[in-house]
Amino acid sequence: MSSRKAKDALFDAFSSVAKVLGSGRRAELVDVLAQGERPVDELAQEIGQSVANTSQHLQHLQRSGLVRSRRQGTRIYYRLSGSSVAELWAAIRNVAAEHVAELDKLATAYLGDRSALDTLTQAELRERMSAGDVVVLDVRPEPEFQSGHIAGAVSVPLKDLGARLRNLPDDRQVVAYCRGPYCVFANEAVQMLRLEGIPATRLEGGYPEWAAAGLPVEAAPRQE
Amino acid sequence: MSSRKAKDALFDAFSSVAKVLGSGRRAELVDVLAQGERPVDELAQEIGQSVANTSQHLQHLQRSGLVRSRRQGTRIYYRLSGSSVAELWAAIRNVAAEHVAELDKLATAYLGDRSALDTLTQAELRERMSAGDVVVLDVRPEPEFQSGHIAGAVSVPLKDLGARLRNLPDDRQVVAYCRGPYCVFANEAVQMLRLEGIPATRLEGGYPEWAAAGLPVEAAPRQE
DNA sequence: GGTATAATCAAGCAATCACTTGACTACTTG
DNA sequence: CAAGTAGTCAAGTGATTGCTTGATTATACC
Repeated sequence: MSSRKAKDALFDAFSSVAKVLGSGRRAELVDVLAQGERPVDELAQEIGQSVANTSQHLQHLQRSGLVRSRRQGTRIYYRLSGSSVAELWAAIRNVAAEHVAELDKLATAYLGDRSALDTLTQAELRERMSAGDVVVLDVRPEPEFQSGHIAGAVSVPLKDLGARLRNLPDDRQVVAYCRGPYCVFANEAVQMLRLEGIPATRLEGGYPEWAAAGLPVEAAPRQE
Repeated sequence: MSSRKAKDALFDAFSSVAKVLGSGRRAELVDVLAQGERPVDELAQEIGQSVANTSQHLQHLQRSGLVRSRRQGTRIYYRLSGSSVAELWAAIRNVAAEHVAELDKLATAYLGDRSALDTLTQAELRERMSAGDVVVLDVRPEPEFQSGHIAGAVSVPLKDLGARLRNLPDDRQVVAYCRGPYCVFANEAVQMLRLEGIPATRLEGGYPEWAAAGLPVEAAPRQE
């Protein structure tokens, strides 16, 4: 009665979900896919891996149920299968931030010294936006902006920021945001802006956190 | 600037948290530890593994930051390092329930047909308890009851239930609970009680979910 | 129909993992 | 200090994993 075999099989099924996120590259994929759906070759470039390897990782994620795909012409677009996946990814980062010893060091090595960079909370940003005295920059790659962004934000991918510095309004403070708490783009944008003498801060968290909180978002209509 | 190496290292650190839960046996350990701290030999028995293997799994969990240990005499007690770990475990079960194809089949194979078994929500149980017309049975192993249980519940480990059937009050309905939504104990208890003609149901979820919701709990004082 | 592009598949290699067995260490009790 | 109990350590084995390379499939465009 209530065999150990059935119990083991059930818990193996649970752990298969964890196992698939037990690869840094697949975790990066989930982090990018939390911004919206993307085709394989773009995902490969984002995570700096070969297309073949990225494809296999994506199929692994799909077999485990975390992502789904759809074909459009020659491209295959992958997306997270639901919001619970993004919540799981957040729970993982949360545990790591609290209990993984060297995480702070690694985050600083990648993101720079975050204690020097003051951030705006979601509530603070909403207030400033309705007061109309900030300009909000979405510094993620453009496809991510297309599939969803903070309502009222302007798309200035980090790569283009240098070229577009002159066009920024200089009467309002700049707030940059990107993929989430461990995304570099916003940090580098703020640093670049400040070097130019433009007052800038970053939003705490990123687009997925904003959307999950039910705050106003908008998206370009998806072309079918 | 913003090297791929540093990024990979950061995401590898995140995925190390997921990786450690990517073993069914470690997942079982976390599920048991969510009930409270336990010594190694008891944990080994709960998950049906050798002490040596269990010890290695626990150390793996500890190196990854998910659990901590303390020595008391000859025994070493392990516990979860914080509530975020229990939340992560819940997030994993959540994703699996929503997106893993064969999960329902596996859960039914282990737990029995859950559609036949109506459950009480936390709110319903609270109401019934304050009305005083239910008796609440904690059917987990006794050490788990000791380290924390629903306020007002009675400890009747599943193993002892058969012997203690006669002593149950027959004027009130019985509600059983155990470790969580995928724990068999409560289901088997309900089944056994009904065969004896005693009206019984199980609580939706288990002790950790009750405690996480901030509902009233009590515990035997821990002997140091 | 032929060519180009996007993605998958298949084979292979080094590295890691889960579990076993048997020896060893740490603490308690007599 | 000897004996007993709880837990860890170390070595070994078969299985799985992450990534590479080169070939193959599916769709779009000329």
